[in-house]
Formats: sequence, C-alpha cells, structure tokens
Amino acid sequence: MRGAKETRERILDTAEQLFSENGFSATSVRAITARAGVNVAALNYHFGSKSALIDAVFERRLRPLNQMRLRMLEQSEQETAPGTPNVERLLECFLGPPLRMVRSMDPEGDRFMRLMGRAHSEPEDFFRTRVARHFGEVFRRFDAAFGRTLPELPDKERTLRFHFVIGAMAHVLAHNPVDDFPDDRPGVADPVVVEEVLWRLIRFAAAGLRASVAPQTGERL
Amino acid sequence: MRGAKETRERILDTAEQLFSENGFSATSVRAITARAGVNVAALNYHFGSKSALIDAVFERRLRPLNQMRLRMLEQSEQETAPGTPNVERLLECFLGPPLRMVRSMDPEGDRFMRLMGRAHSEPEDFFRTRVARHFGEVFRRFDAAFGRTLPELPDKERTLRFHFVIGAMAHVLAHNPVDDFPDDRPGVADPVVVEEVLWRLIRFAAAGLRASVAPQTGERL
DNA sequence: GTCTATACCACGATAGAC
DNA sequence: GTCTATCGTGGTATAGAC
Repeated sequence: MRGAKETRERILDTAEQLFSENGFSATSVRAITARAGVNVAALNYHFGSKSALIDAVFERRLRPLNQMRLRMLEQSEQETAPGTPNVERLLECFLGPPLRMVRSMDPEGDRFMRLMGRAHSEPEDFFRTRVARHFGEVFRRFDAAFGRTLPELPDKERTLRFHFVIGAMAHVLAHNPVDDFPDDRPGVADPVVVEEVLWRLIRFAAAGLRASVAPQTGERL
Repeated sequence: MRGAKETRERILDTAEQLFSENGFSATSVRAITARAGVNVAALNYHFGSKSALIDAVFERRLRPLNQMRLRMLEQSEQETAPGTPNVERLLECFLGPPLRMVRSMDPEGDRFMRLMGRAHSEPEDFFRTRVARHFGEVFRRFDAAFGRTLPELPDKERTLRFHFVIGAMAHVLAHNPVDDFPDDRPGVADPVVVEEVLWRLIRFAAAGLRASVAPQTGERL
C-alpha cells in the first residue's frame, strides 16, 4: 500500500513525538504503531526492537546537528587563523545548534531537543553508549579547541568545566526555562527569546571557563 | 512474621538500590519484591503503586538533604549579619550537601544521588511534580539569597543563571566525572576527590553568577 | 492491620502465513 | 514487506489467611 521508506519515516516521526511527550518507557510500541497507522510487527521489521528505534530517532537528528557544530568550529578556526577563536565564539559553535533547534525551524526540532536533554540522565549505559557514540568526537574536538583558547588552564580542570557547561546546556534543553524567561510571554516559537537565552548561557559559561584556578587551601567559609 | 515498618523499609532500600542500578522503568516491582523477600502485593499495600514507591524513595532522602541546605543557609546568614554571605558561601550551602552525599557516609547516599541527577531529566511532569514539590521552597530561598548577595543582577537573569548552576550540578551527580577526575584513581569513596570537585564547581558557578550582564548588541562573532 | 496467593490485562518480541 | 497469532513478563487489583 505504501512504500517502505514512507512507513519507516512515519514510524520515526510518530515515535519522536510520543517519546518527547511521555518519555521512552511510558511510550509503548503499540501506541506508536497505532498512531502511525501501521502494524506492530512493522516496527520490529524496520528497526528490530524498541531500543533500536530509540537509537534511530537520535541518529536521525544528531548527525546533522553535530555536523553543524563541527562545521561552525572549523569555520571559526579558519577565520581567526593563525590565532584561536575566543571562548564565546567556541561556545556559540557548541551551544548554538542545539539551542536554536529548540523552537526554531520546525516543531519537530523542539520535540527532539527535549529528548536530548532527557537522554543526558538516562540509565547508566544509555547516554554513554548511544548518545556518546555520536557525541564523543564532538566532545573531544571542542575540548581540544578550548584547550588552545585557554592554554593556561590545566587539562583536567578544563575538561571538568566543559562537563559543567554541558550540564547547564542539558538542563536548559530538558525543561526549558526559556518559556518562563521574558515577562511578556512571547510565542513559543519566538527566535528572539532563544537567542537571548543562548547568549546568557554563553556569557555564564565563558565566565566559568575563564575563572582562575584558585589556591584552594583553607577556602571554606 | 515481620513488622510493617521493617517490610516497608526493606522495600524502600531494595527499590533504591535497583533503581539506581538499572533505572526506574527497567526495574520491575517483581524484581524488587523478590530481592526484598516479600510478596508483590506487599509493595502495593504499603505504597499503592510503583509510581508512589518512587515518590517515597525520593521523599526519604530529599527531606533531610534539603533541611541541611536550609540550615546551612540560615547559619551562614547569621554569621555574616547584618551583611550577606558571598556567592561561594551560598553555593557551598546549596551544592555541598548533595555533592557530599555522593560517596561519603553510607553507600546508600551514593546510590541515591545518582537517582537524583537522573530525575532532573525525567518525563515532563516527573521532576516538576515530584521532586519540585520538595525542591520548590529550597529553590526560592536560595534564589532570594543570591538576589541579596548580587543585588545589581536583574531577577530574571539571576534565576536563569541559577538554573544553569542546577544543571551543572545535576550533570555531575548523574554521571559523575568525579571518578575520572584525578590522575591517580583514588578509592571511589575518597572524600578528598568529592571536596575537590565540589570546590571546582563552586568556583565555576561563582564566576558565572558574577559575570556582567552584557551589552549584547552585535555580539556575534 | 499486615501480608500471601493469584488472577487480570497491556506490554515487547517473535514465528510463520501471506 | 506486512499481518495474525502467540509467548513471556510487566504493573496492578482482588480474595482471603493471620
């Protein structure tokens, strides 16, 4: 009746929507296939399992997003060569694509980014094995770039601070306080609000990354 | 055969352990009751549902933790009266109790804090309705305290930055990069490492909170 | 009031017909 | 490629022992 491509894509869309609304485990494959108008077994045929379907949902969105991050990173490094981009510029390359995907072009981007934030705290081996597979290279590339921009910062300290930035980003993506931010509740799709929050996050993170590595001893109180 | 108190407590302990190891949905009530040595219906008798059991697990740990936070906040405000505590001091009151509960006194604390980090990204209404019920007052109290310490910062900006701090904290709690931090892999229960990471997070967050509210216009690139 | 035994229905996954 | 039938397991509800 329909082409295979179409069915696969529709299952993907429906799954992404239901996952973002109710979470992964609360969403049954029967609910997905029912709304997509296909048989339960069709899902298993195309994806093998519910777990693999979740993989596919992430894969579809994450690849272009991370490609965008790396492309922006390369461009910013070329523009500033032979020097290095400043911290704010690096942060925009890293935080801009995911933040702007929330409530920008398509409503699907919004849904998916809520999923992303959520995935950062999934059961032990979820984030590590699935998301980290795509995220690993991006993490290392940006971690190295930060190292070039902040050469005085010890490696361990810088990497830990990068983790702090990722945590702040994930928190914003998961339950976005973006909505509650302005006084005059704009439309949820207002790109101005996203841009404001993005730059406030960049400024916050830049200050944290640039903080001096303190003497530490006897600092309590 | 056993007292009700004992059974309830044992279910709670077992559930906390299994939840932290495998996540909420991956842990079946049958697995919990089997390991606890009680019947499935005993769980439903004491807690009503799996969802309510999750509530109870959080309730038991979160109450004393937030009491500790508020007690430390009050003490720091008394000690600095009529002035206000500095940002670092406030952050220690807020971040210290949860961070130190990881790998400090009892092994249960470790398990539970992984759960806490995980809960920050649960399906839409999970964190908001369950955890936020206990967390709401603490959030408002500390948000107000930060407002007194950083009076020049606009309210919206400060609250958003507080969210960034919470995100960084949650990320550290969930998958703690604490373990990977030092070169010479100490015992996982080493309180020195926790204290180091705590202070690095405090320093990072303090710098971010103190960052100037920028002119913003034309800041890109 | 505290708990066990057990039944109920929805879930994820699979085998096999078409 | 798609569907039907079916299996094992999940959360929950009920009956009744003590």
